[in-house]
Order: sequence, then C-alpha cells, then structure tokens
Amino acid sequence: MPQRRGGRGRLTAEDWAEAALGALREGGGLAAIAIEPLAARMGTTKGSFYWHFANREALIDAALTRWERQRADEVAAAPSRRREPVARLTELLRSATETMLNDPAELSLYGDAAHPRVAAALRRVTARRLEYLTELFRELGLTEAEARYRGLQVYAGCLGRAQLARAVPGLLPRGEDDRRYLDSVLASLVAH
Amino acid sequence: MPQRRGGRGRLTAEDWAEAALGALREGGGLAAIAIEPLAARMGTTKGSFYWHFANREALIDAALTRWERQRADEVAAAPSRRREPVARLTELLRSATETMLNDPAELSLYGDAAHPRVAAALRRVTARRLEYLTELFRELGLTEAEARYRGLQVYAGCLGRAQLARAVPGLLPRGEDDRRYLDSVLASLVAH
DNA sequence: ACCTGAACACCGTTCAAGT
DNA sequence: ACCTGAACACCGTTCAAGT
Repeated sequence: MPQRRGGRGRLTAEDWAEAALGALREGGGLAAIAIEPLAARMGTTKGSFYWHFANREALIDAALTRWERQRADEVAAAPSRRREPVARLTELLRSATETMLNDPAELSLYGDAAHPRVAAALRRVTARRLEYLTELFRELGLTEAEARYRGLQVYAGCLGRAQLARAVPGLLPRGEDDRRYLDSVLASLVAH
Repeated sequence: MPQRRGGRGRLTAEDWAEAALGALREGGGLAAIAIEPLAARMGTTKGSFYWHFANREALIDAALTRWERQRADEVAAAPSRRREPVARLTELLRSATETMLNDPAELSLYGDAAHPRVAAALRRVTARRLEYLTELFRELGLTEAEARYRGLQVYAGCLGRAQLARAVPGLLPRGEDDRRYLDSVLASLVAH
C-alpha cells in the first residue's frame, strides 16, 4: 500500500492515480480524468503533474489499474461457494446490478471502450465474472456449452439492466415489482 | 426533408446537424460532436457555425433529434406482426444485437447518459421497443406483468450482449456457437 | 443573410527556472 | 527531487468586420 499525504505536502504518483480513480468513479468516463481540474482540486499546478507522469495516458493507465484491482477483490467477496447453487444464483441476481450501479466507473467505461486500455480492463474483469457464473451452472448439472450460454445470458442481462437503470431512470420495476421480475428471470434460467 | 448542398455553397443548419449525426455514428459519443473539426471537414470556419446555432448544445440537440427519428423508423421495420409470435421472437433475438451494433451511436450514447437530452432520447427509444416486446409476450399468452418482465429480460439481454460485443470483442460466441447460444436463450424464454 | 478572422477561455503539453 | 509559471496548440465561444 503506497503512502499518501493527506496534507498540503508534496504529492506522489499514487496521490494522482487515486484522484484520477476518484474522478472516474464520479461517472463521465475517461473525460473526467482531466489534469488541470484535478490539479486545482489537489491544490497544485498541472505542471507538477508532469513530474510524476509522462502524460494523461499514463494517468489513465494508473487509474484503470487501480480500478481493475478493486474489481478483482470484489469477486473474492462473491456468494460463498459452500451454499447451494440456486441460492447463490438468486443472491447473485439480486446483487449484481446493484454492484454495477454502485460503481459508476464501470458503466461509463463502456462508453470509452474504443480506448484499448479500457477494453483490456473490461475484458479481464468480465472474463473473471463469467468464469464464476459458468461454474455455477456447471454445478447445476448443465453441460459445458449450456453452462457457458447460461452464464453469458445472466451476465448480459445484468449488464443491460444496470445500463438501463443508469441511463433511463424510472423505466425499470422497483421494490416488490423488481423482486417479482428477478423471480421471473430466475425461473426462466433454471427451467429445463 | 430539408435541402442539402453537396457542393461548396453556403451551408444550412441541416448540413451541420447531418454532419454532427455522422460524427455521432462514428462512435465516441457526444465528444465526437466537436465544432472545429466538423468545420474543417465541411470546408468552413467554426465562426460560421455560430450563425446557424446558438452553441454546441443546440447542435447536439439537433443531432439527437435526427438520431431518434431514425430509430423510430426502425421499429416500423420490426418483424411483421402477422407472423407467429415465437417466430418473431426468434427473428428478433437474431437481429436485435446486430441492429444495435450497426449503430455505434446508440451504444456510445449510454456513456453520455448523464446528459439530460441523451437520457430523454434513450428513454423514448427504449420505451417504444419495450412496448413491442411486451406485446409479443402478451400474444404468447403471458399475463400483463409476466409479459413486461419477459420483455424487459429480452431487452436487457440484447443490450448487454451488444455492449459486450462492442467493448470486449472476442468474448462472445460466434457463428454456429452463437446460434446455439440464441437457441438456448430462446428456450429459456418460452419454457413451459 | 451568411461568412471570415481575430480574440479570449480552457485544458494538454513542454520546459526553463526556481526551491 | 519536486514544483511553479510561462508558453504554445486545440477547441468552444464571441464579435466586429466583410460580402
């Protein structure tokens, strides 16, 4: 864990990376990583930034590396592998969209997918989660291919739902209606 | 239909709006609507832009209006209502993701959903498509609530799949594998 | 009526000069 | 070793001046 200076003292590259990740988390995608506004917020000059980083791309790279590391930690906190698969799937359906919405960085990064570094980060994070989902459906007794299909279906559904919730507020069911929606989705997924 | 001047003559507001829509379609979201680069491409100066529009926001507004109009036309071209619902659902699953991918504007606009005008356009386009899907499941005999749930499930799934295809190329099944994936999804949607 | 060109603000980038 | 401040390029915006 790198040391940070909370006070007015000199800054480290980690301070800049942390600030950039914070800007990313406020939504708005890569455009939110802007050197001059960050410098102003940190009480320094943009000139000082270029001592720690070659350019804005390097700062974006550092912010994405941190973001990806945190998303990896989140998989470790996924529903325990000791519980029954259907119960884990239920829990996952209820929490997945919320997890994505709690991190505005991820959803807005899809808008910057043309950036190779963003695409690579999304690819790794997605692959890790898909692997978890596929394993879950394997445990439910599906064949390898069917488990992959179901995992992908769940993931695409959660991602689409999160994108809709963020972009088109008020469109998705809420409260009790939302719980019935998830029950309906769950029933379709475990029907044979 | 407004008249356009292909040649070097004077420009109209419609010429600017069309150029802005073109930039939007090349992906990159609202950031692609940049006055100076557009002016350069159109062989004029950015000063001339401000005769036709109050500011960049007004140009964004005009481009989104045009985009939304075209997406409305697309619903009219949806699978014929005369065919059997299951056949239409099959066709729709096969074409929906492709339709979204053929219009990079839409997918990248999700990254700009914080812009109120973008959110409004996405909301209207989404609501129209959801209505079509819900009607389809009503015809399949589902209750009103179940038809809404299934429509939403299909839409979220297609949107998520399109976002994944665009952002994480190579992750989704292709060719015969993709057809089997869609068959698997279809089966889950019309089960029992 | 429509356009040009110069001006200014903002942000990315460079760099000479400071401590 | 780390930072400031001035300089320049780029794009949004304004506007006086042209045709």
